[in-house]
Amino acid sequence: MNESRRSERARTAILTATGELIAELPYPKLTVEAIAARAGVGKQTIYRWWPSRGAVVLDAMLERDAPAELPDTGDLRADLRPLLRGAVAALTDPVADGFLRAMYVEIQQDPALAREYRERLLLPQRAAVAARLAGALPPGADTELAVDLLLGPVQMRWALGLGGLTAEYADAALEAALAFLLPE
Amino acid sequence: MNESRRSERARTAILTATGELIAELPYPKLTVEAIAARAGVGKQTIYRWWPSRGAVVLDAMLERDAPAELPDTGDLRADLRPLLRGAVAALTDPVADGFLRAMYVEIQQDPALAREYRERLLLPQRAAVAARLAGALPPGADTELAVDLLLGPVQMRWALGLGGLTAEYADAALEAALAFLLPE
Amino acid sequence: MNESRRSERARTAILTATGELIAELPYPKLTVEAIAARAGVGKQTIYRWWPSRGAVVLDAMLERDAPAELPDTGDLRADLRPLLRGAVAALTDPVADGFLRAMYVEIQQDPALAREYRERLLLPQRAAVAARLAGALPPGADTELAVDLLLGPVQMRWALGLGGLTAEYADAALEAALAFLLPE
Amino acid sequence: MNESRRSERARTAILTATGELIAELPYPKLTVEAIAARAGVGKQTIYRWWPSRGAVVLDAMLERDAPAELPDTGDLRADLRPLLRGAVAALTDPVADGFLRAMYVEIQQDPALAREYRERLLLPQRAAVAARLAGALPPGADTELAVDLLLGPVQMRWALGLGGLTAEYADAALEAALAFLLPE
DNA sequence: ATGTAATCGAGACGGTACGTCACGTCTTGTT
DNA sequence: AACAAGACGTGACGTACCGTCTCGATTACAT
Repeated sequence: MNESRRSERARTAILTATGELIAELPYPKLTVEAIAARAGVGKQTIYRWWPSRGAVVLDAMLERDAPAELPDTGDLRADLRPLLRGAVAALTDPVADGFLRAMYVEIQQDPALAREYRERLLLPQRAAVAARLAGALPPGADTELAVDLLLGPVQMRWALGLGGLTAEYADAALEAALAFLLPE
Repeated sequence: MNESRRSERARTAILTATGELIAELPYPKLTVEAIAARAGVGKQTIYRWWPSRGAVVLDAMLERDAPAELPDTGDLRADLRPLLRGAVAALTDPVADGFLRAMYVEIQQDPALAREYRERLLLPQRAAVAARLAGALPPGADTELAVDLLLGPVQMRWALGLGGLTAEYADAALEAALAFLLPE
Repeated sequence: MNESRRSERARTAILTATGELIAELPYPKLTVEAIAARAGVGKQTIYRWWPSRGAVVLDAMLERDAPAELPDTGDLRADLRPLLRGAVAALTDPVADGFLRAMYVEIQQDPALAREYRERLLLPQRAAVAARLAGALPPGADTELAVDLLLGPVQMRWALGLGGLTAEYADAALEAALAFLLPE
Repeated sequence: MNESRRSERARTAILTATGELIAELPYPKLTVEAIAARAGVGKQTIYRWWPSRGAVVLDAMLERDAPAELPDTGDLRADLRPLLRGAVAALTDPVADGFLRAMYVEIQQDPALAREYRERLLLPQRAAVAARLAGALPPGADTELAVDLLLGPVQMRWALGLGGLTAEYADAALEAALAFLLPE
């Protein structure tokens, strides 16, 4: 597919419309037709450039926030605290929450999209965390497991709708993980 | 609705058919019509007793496995190890994996169903774990957070398709959590 | 089927409800379930005694008006005028109109019911007219055709919704037919 | 609705399928789904262009036969005889009979469709007859009534399933009407 | 007068069709 | 060639009724 002729106007309108509708509608009503109508675009223009609704959502998500880097002040606790607090803040924000729930729905049903999501969004985010952890952990420690331990609790509470996603919980989860990350 | 006239035959056929189809079909093809056809039942009989496809899936899931209790041998590590190994085993089994992914899809889109799922399946399971933890943890510890720390890593790897769900990972995750659960 | 045990209460309620609903609802909404609900009767009680909705309507119709006899004053014109005027009056009355349109719908689709309708309602009515005509017509005249000529115009205008069903039209149609019925 | 994009292929297939099914099936089985299936067309394509099953049937009918004109040889009897004979022939033909009974069912239940039927099919046919009658009748005669008198008998026998629809009956009905149409 | 069997109100059941929605493909001009 | 527009074949939705089938509860007849 020759992308040189692609209309940037249409691409932007589609991703913008998707973001707006994610915030406005329950996810099952976020149809391709709704996106096309809101974007003032033909359905074919969507299907020409994306294989599925989920792929559009993923691109719309990527358009919003690039994976950030973690600071390294030497104080792991201090460096990680904003990470976890930021996570609960994002999972509490209606738009970010909407995007993430949408992605969760899609990746459970579409392995190809799951792969895309992992490689373009998830793994870079985890790599940034892992990079910061790597230096601080005892040699031989399993960095991947460390990331899981750090983020798993917050992610689980959010995914299962268990509530309690506050800054206090973020700090407590951090302390719990640090028992493993920084023994003694 | 008077349930006394309800056909046990139809109810069982519906839940059984749902379980079979979960194992056979990609989830988006698990339609109410497919369930009705497989069960030899009219669609109305499904809609009469369940408000949505997700509610049927939840009941089919509950029909399969009741929440189990945890043993208490006094050795927390020994008692928890089969729990985590069992979790990765279940998340690796095609049928249980299919059911769980289905529930994940549904609860992200239907808060009422999410509530049902939590109260009837999730919280009892967590309560069983929490009960075993309660006695072993230092006084004042946050039992809920302890459960999150224990199960979060496994759950996250599964939900995001990160792979690596082996018995070894289960054991490693347990050890990591124990750093917090059993300090020293 | 032993009719001795039949509940007269239920039978009356069904036929009454049918008449009420014919007047209240567009015919496609006159369902067996609606009749049963209005009559406070189980559906089975209807199906036990009537083979179809149309049969119920026919019985409800017969319950309302028995075929009348025609007077014979010796003056054919004077004897027939109230017949035709009565016809347009009935076809203009909402309830009678509703019943008749219902029967028209049913007999076009159900030959067995059409036969019932003819034998129990239509032919007796026509026979009454024919009896009055028989004496007045010239010998050898086709009485059946005479009845058709007399009633056909009014029936056609009504069945096809052509309008113009007034007492004046009734009289004019009578005069037109009399040109054949009473030559000279 | 912009008709320029309408698929002539689909339109033709739908009307053809309707005609075939009218001849093959009892009318209550002539469902929109059956038409769509036979025509190889989506249901929505039918609902996009017609408001109801009856409207499709009307269009299918109009596709078959345009209202013809009556000859004027100066001999009214000779000009009308083929009209009535043609009418009984049509009402005896299974396909034409099927179409007409279908229309009768529909127009009794749907006033809007009845209006369509009248204006697009019935009134033009009647106007053709009226035009031929107008010149032949005595001045001041009611042409509409004349048409009713001519066609009413045949129509009534057909609508009520009274039988006897033969060429002989057509001729006899013509003679009876002529007693009024051509006095003396 | 009393058991017993048919009828009753109620409504669940397996079905069929409804009319609608959205899918992903296609066709038709326009830019 | 990509675009906006939207018709197309397809398939599922959730609802309405169909005619049949259980369920007790209630008659009314035959013992």
